[in-house]
Amino acid sequence: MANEDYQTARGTRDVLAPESWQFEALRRIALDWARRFGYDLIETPIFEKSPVFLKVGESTDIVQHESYRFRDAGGDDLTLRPEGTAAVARAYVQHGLAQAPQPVRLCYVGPMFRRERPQAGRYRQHSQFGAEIYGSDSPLADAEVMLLAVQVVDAAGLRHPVVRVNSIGCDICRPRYRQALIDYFESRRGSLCRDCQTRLEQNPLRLLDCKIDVDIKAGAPDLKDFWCEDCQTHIEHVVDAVQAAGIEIHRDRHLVRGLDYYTRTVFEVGHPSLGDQVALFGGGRYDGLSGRMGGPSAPAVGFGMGLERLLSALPEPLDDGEPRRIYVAHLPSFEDTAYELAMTLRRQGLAADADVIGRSLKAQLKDANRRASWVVIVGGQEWENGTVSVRNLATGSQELVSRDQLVRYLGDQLQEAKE
RNA sequence: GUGGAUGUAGCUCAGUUGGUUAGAGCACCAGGUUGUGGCCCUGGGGGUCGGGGGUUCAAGUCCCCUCAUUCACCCCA
Repeated sequence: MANEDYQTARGTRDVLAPESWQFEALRRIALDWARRFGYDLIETPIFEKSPVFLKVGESTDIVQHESYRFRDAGGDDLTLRPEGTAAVARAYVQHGLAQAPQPVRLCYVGPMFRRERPQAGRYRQHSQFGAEIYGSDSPLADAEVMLLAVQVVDAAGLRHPVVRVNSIGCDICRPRYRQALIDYFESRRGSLCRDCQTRLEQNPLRLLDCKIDVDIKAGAPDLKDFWCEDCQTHIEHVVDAVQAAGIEIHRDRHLVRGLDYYTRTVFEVGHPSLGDQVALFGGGRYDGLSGRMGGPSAPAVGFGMGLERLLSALPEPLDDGEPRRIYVAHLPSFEDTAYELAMTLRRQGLAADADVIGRSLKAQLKDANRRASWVVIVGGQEWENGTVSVRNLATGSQELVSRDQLVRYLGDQLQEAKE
């Protein structure tokens, strides 16, 4: 092993080809679908002033214990973004997007940072794709972002994602429920697991997704009985709209989420290949978040999706988009000619390689065999006669092609290979 | 933050009860006659056996510490 000082930092990694290209393909799939749904791409900084994230997650582990927070040389208190929603909310306010034609649809993709113990599907730096829709309190907006997320997962090749959804109520009904929950668990405090004892203090709603105290939580008051009328009809319409699009969606009364800016709708999608407890994407409604950022209080709903997780959950590796390559090999003393021909082919839109380490023809062909589909051999008598040899590496057949017909010939070959 | 497992060439791994210059397969490079790949043959390069300390005449093999990786919990994408 090399010197430890020169290894990637814990929880981070290099992504080499072909995975790097698969990743790029996945980003493109996500962004293409987002655009088709009418979402504009927004790029926010990798780091923000710490309050941007602190404001929205006072009781969440993500911002409390897992953020990369630092002071720069000038003394500014900064944080590497742990998630996308807060930064987008900040941008919405900062750029007066409340004045733009509503609703405002935004999507983003990029790295997020959380200082957790790494494990399967969990990195300290991971990529997230996300989308947010501002300015609509309609259930159709909730459904729309879910449909987009499901569509991306499906387009990547993962069939039949199952959406789980719940409503954690609004400012009116949630406090009542929260109190009922505290009362219930308080009386059973002694039999709760240690984690749940702290949850009771910090974030009682999270008691619901404990995996240990299953029996106790089964008897807990049901949020459903506390929803106000608006919350009740809202969640029903969300479910209807998603189902109407032919997507499978289930109500899960124990689903709550870690970020504490959510209101009403929360949803999550896992996948068997990742294990039950790992989410592929998750999100919800966060009306009023922009208000807490000092701007007009707008209704909004969105999701975040883990790209590494999605990629690793795919049953088939994603097409990495590698084009058919052409290797321009040369006979002795025709090195420059080959080099120039390769450049000409590239200008014609073809993917072409030429030897740059002085290999013998034999070695060039061997090299071509692992990186290209066709070899063009230049030099010798053929070149003097205005022709080159073109060899199909898959079939082994080779023929003489006139130099001025070469681009067309290769174009036809590529076309044929595609069919 | 808690608990378990693992660390030998680029990759996947052997390495016998501690015993001479640490191995294999794959990958890589070069040859197998002058201008042709995939198969085969020959040769070659590449390892401070994660790091440090200890026990021993002798440690990749035993002990301790440390670092890293990995899995689970917590939490989350």
